[in-house]
Amino acid sequence: MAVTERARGARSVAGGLGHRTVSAAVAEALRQRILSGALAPGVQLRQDALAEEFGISRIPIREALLQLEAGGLVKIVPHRGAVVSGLSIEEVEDIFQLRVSLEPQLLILSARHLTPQDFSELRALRDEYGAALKAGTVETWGELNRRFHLGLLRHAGRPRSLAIIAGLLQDCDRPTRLQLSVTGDVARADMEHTTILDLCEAGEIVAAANLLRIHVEHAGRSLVEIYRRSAASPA
Amino acid sequence: MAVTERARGARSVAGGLGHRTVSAAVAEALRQRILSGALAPGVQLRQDALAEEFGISRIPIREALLQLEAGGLVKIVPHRGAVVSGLSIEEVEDIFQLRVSLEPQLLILSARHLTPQDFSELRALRDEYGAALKAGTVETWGELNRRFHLGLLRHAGRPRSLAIIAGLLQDCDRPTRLQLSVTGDVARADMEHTTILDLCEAGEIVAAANLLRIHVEHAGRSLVEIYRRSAASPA
DNA sequence: CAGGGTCTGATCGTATACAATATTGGGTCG
DNA sequence: CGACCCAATATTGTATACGATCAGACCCTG
Repeated sequence: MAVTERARGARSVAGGLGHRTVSAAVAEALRQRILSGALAPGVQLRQDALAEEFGISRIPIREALLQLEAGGLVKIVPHRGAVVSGLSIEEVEDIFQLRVSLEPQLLILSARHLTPQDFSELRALRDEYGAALKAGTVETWGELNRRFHLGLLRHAGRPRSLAIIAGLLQDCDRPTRLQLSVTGDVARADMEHTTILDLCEAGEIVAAANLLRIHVEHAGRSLVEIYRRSAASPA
Repeated sequence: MAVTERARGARSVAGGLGHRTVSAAVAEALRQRILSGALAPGVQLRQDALAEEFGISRIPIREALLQLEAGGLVKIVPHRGAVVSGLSIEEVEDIFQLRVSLEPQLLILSARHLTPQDFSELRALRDEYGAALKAGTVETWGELNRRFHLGLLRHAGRPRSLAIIAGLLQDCDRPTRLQLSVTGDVARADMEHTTILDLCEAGEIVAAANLLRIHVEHAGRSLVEIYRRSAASPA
C-alpha cells in the first residue's frame, strides 16, 4: 500500500505542472496545506514522512521547506526539523498595522496609473470573489483577496514594498478567512472592494486610499478581537 | 592536489564556527562576500565551483543559495543557476521610503521602553561605529549601523516590522557604505546617531523620531543622487 | 549563404547512501 | 526516591552518483 500511495502522490505532484522543479511543486503543495489550515501551527514536519507521501526523496522536501521558511510559513531549527509557524496576537496586530501604513500610501501612487484593462481585470477579480463568497469556497478567498489588493497597488513603482505587502497578505490569509467566516463581514468586504474600485476609476484617489485604510483597519481590529476572545490560540 | 585544497577549504569553513550546519556557514560566508562587494551584482554563482572552493558537496551550497534567495541577495532561476542580485534605483528609493515610513513610527513605540542597559549597549555600538569610521574599516560600518538602528527599535513590540526593517537595512548596506564613503557624511551620521540617542534618553521621543526620519531621508536622497550621477549602475 | 535541426558539453535537479546530531528510555548513583 | 548519566534510536545533515535540462556549436538542407 505504501508503494501505491507513493506512486499516486508522485503522480499528483508531477501532474500538477506549472512548476519547473519538484521542489517548487512540493513547496506550493505544502504552502496550500498550511494556508488552508490542513497543517495547523505547531505541527512538526518530518522529512521522511513527507518524502514517502509525495513519493520522492528528501532533497526536494528539504529545499521546499527552506523556501517556505523564507516566506515565514515554517520555522526550521537545525537538527530538530521544521514546524508550521503560527502567528501570535502581536504578530497579527503588527501585520495589519503594516498594511494600514503601507497600502493606502501605495494606492495613491498607483491609482492614477491604473489602465482600463487593469480595471476590467480588477472587476473580474471582484466578481470572482463575490461568487466565491456565495459558493462558500473558503479556500479561494485569500488568494482572490490577495490578488485584488496587489492588483490595486501594481503600478506604484515600489517593487520592494509590493513584495512585502504580498508577504503580509499571504501570512494573514488564514486569519482573515477566519475573521470573514466568523463575523460574516464578507458582504462588507465585497462592498468596500467595489467602492474602492469605483473611487479609483472616478479619480477620487485620496478617498479611495482612505477607504482602503478603513477597510484594512476594520479587518485587523475585528480579527484581534476574535483572537482575544478565543484565547486558546496556539503560537 | 584537488583533495588537499578541498580539505583545506573544509577546515576553513568548519573552523569558523558559530554555525550549527555547513550550509548556514556557507550562507554566511557568501552573504558577507556579497555585502562586502567581493561578489558584484550580476555575477553568476556556479554550484560546482563553490563546492570545490569550500571543499564540500553541492547540497549545502544549494541550501545556502536558497537561504540567500530568501534574503533577496541572489536570484535563482531553475536550471540556470543563481546570480547575485543588485538593486535598481527604484528599489533603493523604495527601501529608503519604507525605512522613512516605518522606523520613526517604531521608535515612538520603542523609545519609552529602552532600559539603561539598552542605552549603554547603544552607546557602546555608537562608539564602536565612531572608531570604525576613523579606522576606515568600511566593511563593519553596515553591520554596526544595522545593529544600532535595530537596537533602537527593539522594544516596539512589533516583531514582523522589525524583521522587515532588518531586511531593509541589510539590503541597503552596501549602497549606504557607498554613500558614506563618497559624500563623507560619516561624521554627520555619527552625530545624528548620538543626538537621537540623547533625545530618547531625555524622553524627547517625538523629536528623536523626527530626527531619525530626517536621518534616513537624507541618506536616501544622497544615495539616489549618487546613483543618478554614476548612471552606470548594474542591475 | 541563411535558416533550422541535432548533437555535444556543461550545469542543474534528484535519488540513494552514509555520517552527525538530538531525543528518549533505562539504569545507576547519591 | 530523585537526579544525573549513558546508550539506543530516530531524525536531520552531507556526500556521492545518476538523470534531466539548457546553451551553444556544428552540420545539413533549401
